[in-house]
Amino acid sequence: MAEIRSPDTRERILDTAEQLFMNHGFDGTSMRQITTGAGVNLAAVNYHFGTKEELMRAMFRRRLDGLNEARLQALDAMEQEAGGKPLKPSQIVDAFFGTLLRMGDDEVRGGRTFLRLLGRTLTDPSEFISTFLAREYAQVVERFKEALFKALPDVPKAEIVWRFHFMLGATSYAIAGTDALRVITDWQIEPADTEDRHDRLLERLMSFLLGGLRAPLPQFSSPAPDPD
Amino acid sequence: MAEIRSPDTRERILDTAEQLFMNHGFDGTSMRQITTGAGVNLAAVNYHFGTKEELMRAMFRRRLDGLNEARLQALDAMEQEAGGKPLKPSQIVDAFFGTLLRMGDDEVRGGRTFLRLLGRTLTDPSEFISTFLAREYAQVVERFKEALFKALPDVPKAEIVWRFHFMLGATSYAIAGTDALRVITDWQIEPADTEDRHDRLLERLMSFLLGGLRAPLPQFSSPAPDPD
DNA sequence: GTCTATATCATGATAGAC
DNA sequence: GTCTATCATGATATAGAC
Repeated sequence: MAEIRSPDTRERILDTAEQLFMNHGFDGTSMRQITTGAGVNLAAVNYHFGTKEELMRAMFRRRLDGLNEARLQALDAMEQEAGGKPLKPSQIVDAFFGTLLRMGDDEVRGGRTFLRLLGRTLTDPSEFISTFLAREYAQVVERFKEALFKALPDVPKAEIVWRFHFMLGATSYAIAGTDALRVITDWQIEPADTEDRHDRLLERLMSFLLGGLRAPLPQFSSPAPDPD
Repeated sequence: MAEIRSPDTRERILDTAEQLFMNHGFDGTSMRQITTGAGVNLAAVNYHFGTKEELMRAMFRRRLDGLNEARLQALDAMEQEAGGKPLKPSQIVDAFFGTLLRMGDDEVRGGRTFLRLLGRTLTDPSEFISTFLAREYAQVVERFKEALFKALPDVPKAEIVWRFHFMLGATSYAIAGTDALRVITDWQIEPADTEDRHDRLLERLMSFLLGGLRAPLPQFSSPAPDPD
């Protein structure tokens, strides 16, 4: 109660770390950058989190917990309403990827910064990062895979898993990139207002993902034991 | 001629760097790891390449030059054969992404290692890396964008650029991941022989990409009647 | 609870003998 | 071309004063 709360130095550290990790990656960011950026003492990170890796985990959990909960709630609500009948693929994709992208508009839950950070982190080489993310995501992904299996009974499960994988890639890239990776862009695109660009990303990405998810099955050239 | 060629210590360095950068990223790899891994002296990197960044650029150029040349040749050949008529989207996608994936089978040109490295590097946060890649890719991407514009005259150019972006993301992720990111996978997938898995990736990814590329255009603002 | 000060070590790079 | 030796810097982490 009468506990003397630090003037949220903990929160300030998390915010600054989020920014810096997004811009320079985990290995490319030093604790000195973080602490001076946050205006706190160098020792503060170790005091509050123990280690740099722990800081990183805490930073992700702060955002991911809410996100994944929201995803599951969206899925639950839809399944309840459908009452046993399989959902439409578009519903499932929206519950997973749409919920993520809409989080980019919610500044208080991380906004664009966290979106881009997440996109980049998903291909981060560090061992502990991929293990961490795999753990955090495990149950959620399992639920969504099952929903897709039901929604697309004619598509082999292996194919669905692959396509989930592809969807995740397209999405990570879309949210990570924009200005950082201008490989593609010299925007042949109308000089639209910047806010608008993000708005429309959701719809553009969704139609792409759904097109890919429901594409005709690949024809394997050699021995193709096609089930069903 | 009678030049005393070093016993390809240069090449050994490049090979080892490729491996290490793939596994630990650029910032996560030290010159000491590289040189001891290659069995050469610590000073060798600076002697042959000047700096760590230059090493990285040389390493990428070694593979990317050939890849992009092969892509352009494939496109040229197709356009020549078509004689003015627009190509099929599947041809263009195959010339760009298929050529990349098939490079994974060619051990002498980098094989899987380089594929995974490239996939990961495309989302690398370092400033100099993204600028470098953007430069390397500029002309190639321009050519392929133009080809797609011609092949899909009914699709707005902005949409095509976005979808190219999405395709690149799905591909990067597909080639980067596999064992590193096991977020999705607990392979619900048949315990297929590992070689086979890679073979089929090409066809699976292609059908996904084409499905996305040719998906119905997104409906903005209106409550979109979605096709089942 | 927070900060100063420091311990300990790894980093990228270079100079100069061979 | 290759080596040894070394530099200056910056890294994470901790001990102990306030």
